[in-house]
Amino acid sequence: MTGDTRQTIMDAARATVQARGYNALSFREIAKDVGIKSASIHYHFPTKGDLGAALAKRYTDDAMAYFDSLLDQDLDLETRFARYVAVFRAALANDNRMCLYGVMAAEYGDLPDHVRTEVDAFSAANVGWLVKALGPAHPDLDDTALRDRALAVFAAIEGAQLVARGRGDIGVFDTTIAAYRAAGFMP
Amino acid sequence: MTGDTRQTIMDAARATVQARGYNALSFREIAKDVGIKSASIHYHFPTKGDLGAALAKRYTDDAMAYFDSLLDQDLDLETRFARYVAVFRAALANDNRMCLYGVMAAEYGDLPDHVRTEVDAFSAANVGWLVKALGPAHPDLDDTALRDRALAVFAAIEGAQLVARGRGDIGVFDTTIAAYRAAGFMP
DNA sequence: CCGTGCCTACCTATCGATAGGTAGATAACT
DNA sequence: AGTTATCTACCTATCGATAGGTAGGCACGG
Repeated sequence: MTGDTRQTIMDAARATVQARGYNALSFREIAKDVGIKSASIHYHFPTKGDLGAALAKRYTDDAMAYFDSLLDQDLDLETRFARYVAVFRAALANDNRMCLYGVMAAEYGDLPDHVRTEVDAFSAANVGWLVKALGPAHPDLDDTALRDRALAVFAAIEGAQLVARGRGDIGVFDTTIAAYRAAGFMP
Repeated sequence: MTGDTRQTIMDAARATVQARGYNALSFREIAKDVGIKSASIHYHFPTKGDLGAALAKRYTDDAMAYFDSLLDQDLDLETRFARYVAVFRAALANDNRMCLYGVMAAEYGDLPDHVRTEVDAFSAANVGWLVKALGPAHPDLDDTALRDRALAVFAAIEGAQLVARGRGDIGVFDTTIAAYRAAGFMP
């Protein structure tokens, strides 16, 4: 069962960060959730920063594995994009939680350096993916314009999530995404 | 000098929240910034929640006073909208800080109820303003569609801010807003 | 097949720092 | 004298982190 506890710790930590932020994350609370003592968490993650960075990295890796699978499948643009958006929607559906990235970006000023690096990596990976996913639909845009567009789409989705959370209403996310689409800004 | 300290406390608190979040806000740190003792803050704001709520309310009031003045002035749509966006940009320009609303929305799960109420009020006020500001340019949209559009524009701006902050690069905000405009999503 | 040594994965107990909050004295102004 | 605004001094709760210990498993030489 080795490696199991480490993953369980990360599961609990991720849930807390998504619900209440990195600053609200405490070793004692994780310990209670996992069923071990807080000191034991330091065995797996020497510092809180190490835990945060590992959390963000696994989050990015998992998301990108799924997103890349969407590129491999033979899907039309709309379906592929809808599944991408659904990932961000799912966080809200899970008890008004937010994407780990969004939470950490908001708390950026309080993050240790190596956590920041992993946070940056998530947005870069998403923009890279969106360039690939949206590219074929925008033959009119050059590389730079396409990249800017991808960044803007990512930002708009994060914003929809942020505002929906601030209202505690997932319907706000849906109507916002729908409004983006109605304006022709997204597929 | 009455009322002065109260405002000074709020100024310091706002700066900290915008930089590092509501959870990172501590009475001792505010006290040091202001030049009084932490106990004295409780005289003006009995609890941290009271301070947070007052902070959010003043933030909304100040912003709306300025935004409404933009409606009173005889400005064309683009100029008015550009000045609106500039307010959100200014937070980033001020040492990579974020709009108070964005930070608090991200920490929603940890906010006392009366703080949440004030956070909700900010987004509602902004959507209301955007409906008025964008309305004339969208005679094609009915009331509901216009409201959804206003909400989406607000969310997109907040998202641009969030992502720019996560990169620690105000240029990301500018290119994102430019991409929104290039896509015809904003004036 | 048995002991020695090392490793993993936890434990208890405690550290200093800091959190929000309170009681009561004090000084100044009205 | 009463109100306002601030102070000193303290409380309890919790934070991340560390020290030191231990039970169980695996590897290896004799």
